[in-house]
Parts: sequence; structure tokens; C-alpha cells
Amino acid sequence: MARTWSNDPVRKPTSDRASAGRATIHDVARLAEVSTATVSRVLSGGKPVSPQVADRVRAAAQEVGYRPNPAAQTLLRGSSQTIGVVVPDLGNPYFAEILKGIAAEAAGDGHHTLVAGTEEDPEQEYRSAIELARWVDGLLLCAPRMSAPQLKEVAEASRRLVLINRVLRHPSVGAVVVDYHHGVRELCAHLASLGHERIVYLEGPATAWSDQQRQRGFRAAGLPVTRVACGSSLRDGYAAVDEALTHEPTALIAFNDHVAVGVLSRLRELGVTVPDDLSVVGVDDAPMSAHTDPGLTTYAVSTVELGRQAWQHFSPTASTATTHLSGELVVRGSTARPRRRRTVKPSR
Amino acid sequence: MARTWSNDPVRKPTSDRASAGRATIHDVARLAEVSTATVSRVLSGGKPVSPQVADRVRAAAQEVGYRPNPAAQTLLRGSSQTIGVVVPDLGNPYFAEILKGIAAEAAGDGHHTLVAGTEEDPEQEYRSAIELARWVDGLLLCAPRMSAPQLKEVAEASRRLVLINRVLRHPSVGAVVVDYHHGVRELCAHLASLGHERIVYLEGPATAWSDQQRQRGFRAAGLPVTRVACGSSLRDGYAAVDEALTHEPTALIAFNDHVAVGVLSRLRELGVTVPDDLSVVGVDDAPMSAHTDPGLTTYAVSTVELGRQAWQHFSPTASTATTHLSGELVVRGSTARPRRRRTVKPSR
DNA sequence: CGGAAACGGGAAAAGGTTTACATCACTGTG
DNA sequence: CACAGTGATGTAAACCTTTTCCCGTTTCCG
Repeated sequence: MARTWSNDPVRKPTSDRASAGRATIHDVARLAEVSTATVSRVLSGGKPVSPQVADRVRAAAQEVGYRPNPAAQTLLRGSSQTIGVVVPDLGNPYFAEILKGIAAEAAGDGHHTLVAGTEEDPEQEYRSAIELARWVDGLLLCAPRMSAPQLKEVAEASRRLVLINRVLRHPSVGAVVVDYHHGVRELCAHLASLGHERIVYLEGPATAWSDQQRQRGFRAAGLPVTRVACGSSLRDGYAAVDEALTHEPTALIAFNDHVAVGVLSRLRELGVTVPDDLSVVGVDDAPMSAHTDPGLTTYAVSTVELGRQAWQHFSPTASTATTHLSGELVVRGSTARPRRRRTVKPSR
Repeated sequence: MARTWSNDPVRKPTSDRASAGRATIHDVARLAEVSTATVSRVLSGGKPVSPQVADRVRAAAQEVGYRPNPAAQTLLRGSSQTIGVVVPDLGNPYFAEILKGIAAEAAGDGHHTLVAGTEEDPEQEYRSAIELARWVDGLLLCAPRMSAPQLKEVAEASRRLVLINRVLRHPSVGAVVVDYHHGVRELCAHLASLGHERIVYLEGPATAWSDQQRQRGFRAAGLPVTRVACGSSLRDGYAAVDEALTHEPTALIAFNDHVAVGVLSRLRELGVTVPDDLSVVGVDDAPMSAHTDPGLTTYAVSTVELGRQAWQHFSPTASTATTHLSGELVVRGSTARPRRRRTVKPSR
């Protein structure tokens, strides 16, 4: 870098400690022969400055490559123009979609996005949330697994808290939730209309609020549903199939579409034909769900809309009420009438 | 909020401007009856402090719920303990995996992760990178699509720059790249050994360096490969199939596994059987690739390792050399001998 | 023509933390 | 007993920017 420094014996014009020679507002002010206040006025805009001075300042800023120090701005303004997003698993495409949506919305309004994945660990989730809370203007927790008291603590610690797929009775917390209760009833109604009676549900993570909503939905649907512990990932679905089959179901409801994809894969290995031998449904309508073989019947909810709604909740004027988002049943090839007789080895 | 303030004419005990009543180090110091320096020493650790004082300070900090202001720390230290990650598409599971890996590594070393998705737009990518550069201690660009001059600018603007799947001749830039040149040669060798001769390659984004590497690999492999414009997403793959088929290939190489999944889906619709009518291969070994029907033959490279290596490059002592990561061929069910019998055996 | 409003621009404070330096008491040694 | 060394703590500067207050000049209006 061609920075020529006059060997000023009195006082260094800029410090070169941490910022390693980055130009500061003082450098610009000196070069443009104005005060730092004027530089700020020109660059931040809005304030009255004479055109000649403004040009001089802009030229000087350009010349030294000046960019304001965000930490200093944050310190003064008390806002970092940043939101924090905490998700149980960054590798899960569902959360990735939500992250994509919210980050795009935030960027559109000039905000940055700080993320943390928690590997499905409630304690780590809590720590990350508390840590991030101090940094950001608002915090978004996706499907948090932590306890309600911890969640309250996070609410206290953060300027603004928004939840996705979790509710909390607290005055300053917004939430946007998918109506899984409705979703599960839709799926059950669909399966019932096809004549299914022996249904297995592959459960999600035990601490997931959204899993509890599904379970409530089953009770409301009035169908006898056998529960099998599973999880939320593709691998979990793959692994849970064998136990699920011991219950001799005619239909299988997966916690979400990724689980369902794992299920389809394992069923194929076992020679169980979907939907002839067994119907399979998922939840969430992941991008790949339209491309599996057969296509996955599922309950579709727009992650884009989820992100948009969540962002709305960060607006200072937003209500703290819970926004309910309902999706719709999407019927694809993975569901059909059950066979009369129990599954025998398929022979096509 | 029920904030009751005595109308203190002398001096406000804490400011309530930006931080909205958050306790500062001064509050702690006053309560513990020590100087702010001592508070800092106690809480940051390392410095000698008498046990009684330390206890008093910790108790005071606890009482007022003190947490240091990160912006102030950043300003002073010149480091935000944060890295920035820019990816073309946050919704793409491949980048989501990488993000997950790097965020976990960073968090393990007490660093935060700032993300930006760029919707595959090189200009937005450039702006995001420049913007983030000012915030973070290090910047990670995943498969950047921007031009080399722009990339150089970003390199100048950032304290530390690391690239994934892109190289740049520049003294202070680290990179970790997958050896796609090797990858496609492996895939081609596999296909050649099965007897394929008419191969179509579904191209990735035009500005992607990694696509160019693949193309170079094809030339090195010495197989005639017809190129068809496609993209990097599942949808792109789905849409490109029809044109690809006009070339009557016996094998199809997709830019990556997501494209390949879209391809499989469309082929199924068209009644083309994989691998009997057509062999399909992908690149990257996405999590779902083992679960498609048939399983996808691909070139596997560990995203976990990718993230780990990238993080290594942020260490102050790291070399700026390019780290090459090679994967390995994974043969699954999507490749087989072409159906049509060859009349002429290739002579060497 | 006098006074007030409008405007352009400078000085300085504020924002919260860390750390170099200064201070002070005390201990061990020559 | 004096002095050097050490350990504990306070003081104040520095990090960089924005914004409030203020002053001097010009312009406008009665």
C-alpha cells in the first residue's frame, strides 16, 4: 500500500494498532481540510453542507479508501444493524431455507445476519442465544429446544426476541408458528379417506414444541396412531423404519420430509413398495419432496413466507402476538389405498 | 417498561440512550467500590487481583446482570471475534453443509459467524463481501462468482481472506479447493470402463471457477463430452434434461448431486430408466445421494473437512498456499453399461 | 437599515471497554 | 535500616464515530 507518511514528530496522524493502517474519519478530515463533523455530515447525508465542501470530502474519502468503523458506529448508535439467528442444525435444509429467507429480508433492509448452529443441544442453544443477544438488535430462535425458563432469560437479555415454531407467554416476544395441529389433521383426514387404520408416527426431537403440536393433532384427529422414536434427519428416518414396521402399519407419518426421504430409501432396500405396500407422508414440503420416487405427500408451508413474517416481527411497531401460518395438503404419489391383506413380500 | 427514575439533578447513574438501561462496567465498579480497571481485570482474568475484591466484583456483576458491550470491546481490541461467510445460495444444501462446518469450527474457538447469501448474483456478492470485510476478522468466500479484479479488491479490504473452490494469485489470500479436475477424470474413467462414449455434461454457473475445473478435467480425460447449459440447483437439473436428451447420450454428468437429483426426477417422468437406458453421475456426494433411487454414483468430498481446512487458514500463522482436497469415486446404482451393444471394440 | 432567522461548519462530549502507566503498601535482603 | 522488588489498585488515555451545542456569516423581511 502506498501510504506515504510524513514523519510527523509531534503526533501520529492515525494509530496503526489494531486497525492496521485503516483510514479513519480524521484522515479524511485532514485531507479535505474540514472537521470530522463535516465529514460525517457529508457521508451520512441529510445534513446541510455546501456542495464544494461535500465534493472535497467525498474526493478525500475516496482517495484514502475510507470506510466507517462499524464498531464505533455501533457503540455510538446503540444498534449494530444486525440480527442473530439460532437454529438447531445448520445442515438441515429446512432451517437452511428459513435462514436464507430471513437473511435475504434482513439484507434488504440493510441488516446483517449472525448465525449459530447448536447441534440440537439445548444447553449450547441457550449459551449461543445469550451470547448473541448482546450483539444484535434482534434475535430469532428457530424451533428452540431449550426450557421455558431459559427462554424467558433469553427474552430478558435480548432487545427483541422472535421465535419460530415455539410459543412463550411473555410480553415482548413475537412468534410465528406453523399450524402443525392443522397439518396433522389434514394428513390424517387424507389417510383416513383412503382407508388407513394402522398408522405409525415417527416422532421428532423430544423437546421440540412442533412435535408436541403434531401429537396434539393426532389426538384431535381421533385416529389411533402408534408412536416410534425417531428424530429430524434423513438418517434418523432411515434408522427408524425397521422398528416402525414391527407395528405392521399401513401408513407412516414422518416428522418431516427429510425423515420421510430416509424412510423411502430404507423401504426400498427392504423391498417394501410405496405406496402399494405402505403409504408414507411427510411434513414441510422440502424442495426435494417433489423429486423423490414416488413423490411425497406432505403438508406444505412456505419457508419464504415464514422468513418474511419473522422479519416483520422485528419492526419496532410489530405486535408481539403470535402469527399462525397454515399450509396445505399436497398429495403426491406416496399415498394410496392400503392393500386388503397384510404386506407379503412384493412380487410386482 | 416500569422504569422509575428519581429526578437526579446531579448526574444520571447510567445512560439510557442506546443500550436501554443495560448495566455498564461503571455500574459494576461503583457497586463493588472499585475502579473500572479492576472490574475488567477480574472479568477478563489473567491479571493479579486479590480474592476478596474479585469476589466482590463478581457478585456486583452478577447482581446488575452485567455483560460487556461487544461493540466497545471490538472498538478497542480491533477484533470482533467474528468471521464472515459469503455463499452464492444459502438454500443449497452443499453450502449449508459448509456453513455448518465452518460455523462449528469458529464457535469452538469463540468466534461468531456472519453470513450473507447472494442469490448467485456476482455484484451482490461483491457488495456483501466488501461490507462484511469491515466488520470481521476474516472473510470466507464460498465459490465466489465475482471477477478477479473485484476479488482482489475484496482481498485488499479484508484483514484476512480465504476462498473455497476458487483460486487467486494474491499474496495474502488462502484457499482450499476440491480437486474437481481429478474428480471428473475419475468419473470419466469409470464411465469409460463401462463402455460409455456419448456423454453429456450439464454445466454449472458460467462464472463458477469449479465449473471450469471440471471442464478442464474433461479435456484431460480425452472423452468427447457435449456441454449443455444448466445451473447448480435441483430445479436447474430438472429443466435441463430435455435438451440433454436431444444429444442421445448414454451417460450424463451433472454439475453436482442436486442437479443430478433433479435429473433423476425428470427422467423418471419421461420413462427413461436409470441406469439401464442412461447412466447418471453427480459430484460432491450430498447427504441425499445415498438415498435416491437408484443411488447416485458421485465424487465424494467431505464438507466437514472442507470447513475444517478453511478454518485452519484463518489462523494467523497459516500459510496462504492453496490447500487441495481430493475426494474419491463412490459407485452406486446410477451407473451401468450402456444398453446398446457396441459393435466395435475400442482399440488402443 | 436593524434585527432575526437560516445556514455552514467547528469544537467537544459521549458511547463502554481495555491497558499502559502511576501509585502505594509491603516484604525480603544486603 | 534503606532499598529494590512485587503485588494490588487507581487514573486516564485511546479506540472511532456521531451529534449536540455553539459561533460567525449571510440573507431576508419589516
